Amino acid sequence: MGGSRVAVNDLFGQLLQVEPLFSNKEVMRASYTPDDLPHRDAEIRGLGSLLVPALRGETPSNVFIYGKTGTGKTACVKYVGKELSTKGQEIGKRVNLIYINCEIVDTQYRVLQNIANHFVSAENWAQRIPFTGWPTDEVYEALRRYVDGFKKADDQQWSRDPARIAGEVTIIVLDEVDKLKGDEVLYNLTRINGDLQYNKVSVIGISNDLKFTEFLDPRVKSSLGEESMIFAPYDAKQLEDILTQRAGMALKEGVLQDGVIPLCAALAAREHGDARRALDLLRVAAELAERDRNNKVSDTYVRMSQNKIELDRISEVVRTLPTQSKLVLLATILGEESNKDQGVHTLTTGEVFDVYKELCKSTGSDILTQRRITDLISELDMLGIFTARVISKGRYGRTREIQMSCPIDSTKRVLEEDELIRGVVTFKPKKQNRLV
DNA sequence: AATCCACAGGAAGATTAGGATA
DNA sequence: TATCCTAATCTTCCTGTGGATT
Repeated sequence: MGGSRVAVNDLFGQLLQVEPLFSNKEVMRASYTPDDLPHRDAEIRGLGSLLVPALRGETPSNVFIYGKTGTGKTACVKYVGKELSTKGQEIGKRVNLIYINCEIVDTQYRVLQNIANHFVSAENWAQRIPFTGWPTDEVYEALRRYVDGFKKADDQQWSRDPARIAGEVTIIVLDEVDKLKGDEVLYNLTRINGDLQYNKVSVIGISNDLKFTEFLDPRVKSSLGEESMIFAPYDAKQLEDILTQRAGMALKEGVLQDGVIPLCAALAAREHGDARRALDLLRVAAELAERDRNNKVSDTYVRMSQNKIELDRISEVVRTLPTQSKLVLLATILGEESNKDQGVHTLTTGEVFDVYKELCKSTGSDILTQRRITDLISELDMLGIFTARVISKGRYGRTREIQMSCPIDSTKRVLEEDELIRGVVTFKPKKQNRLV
């Protein structure tokens, strides 16, 4: 990079000399589940009391858990699940807890396959169900047998596993259920108890979309929602406690300046009380300070952290935009720049469309209709890349007023990564002589 | 009060892409 | 491999509308 050829002696030696501020960074990541979840006692107790029947060999109700991102849903479920399994071992009741994130495993087949393979031990891994190839009902059948305590011998015969005592309970956690394609799996899983001889299954569904249940098959809705829990967002005070707890474990003593934690908490509380956001904010702030070889994390770093996180988010969104949307975005940027010369900072749909058409011509892409562009503009608005609000200019019609809401230079740089776009980032739109 | 601009945005149908299935 | 299905994308055609202007 760059033109300078100054030799760097012992690059990593130098970098290693930077005094780290972290003692254990993992603790500050969202994937970490602490042993103690502040301000979730009520939820933990509630969930616990819903699941205790498992230890008595009875079937717990299915539970549906709703709450915004970063409200501790997953952490609570994992925590309670862990406790449940430990207690189960103590008293000789086996409880299988199977966690599945439906954002990753999102089809009926793969969910069933995943659950079933939980019962396949490492030594006869060859028995596992392949990720493709079997008819779905056969996977379901295998799953049913496994859950019910059967095992498959090398000769493909099913027999009861003597190690599995009848009456064990399998709890299936489906995180982000709303991401699931189709609701057949839910129907099958909530109904599976009818097909079981010895054991029981209960399902916990987690979602951050409360409206999700509205679109479900009524039968699924009633069986999944036997019990439901709502996780309220954390307030600023609670976020502070969470941050203090984690910072104590993750950071070296005395690296945080007073007021840093309250600031992170306040900023995250403003964004619907997302604990993940608060942790990211603090972690990135500390990383930035560390990189600066500064041994104190101050408010300034929190502000920088906030900018960095937002910028990373925007870059990621822009990078993964479909080409047509990128063209619309570039048209908006170029249009806005050209308008700025004339002292106008906003654009109308029509203006964006005009520039867009020119861009299409010079890149050789298809020109979509204005109706379609209208929708693409709404999408970009929802992604927070720019704001588009409907205004009326009276005699001169009704349109949307569009204004960029993210840094133009860095956005352009991300757009340049696209081969097709690269050639036209410096494109100069024809001056519009519109009435103002 | 009536007009009319420059679109918004709904409905429905066509086209396309990806993925499963025979 | 052909073909079928589905969801996403895009088009066509459309009605609706806030408020400056007449």
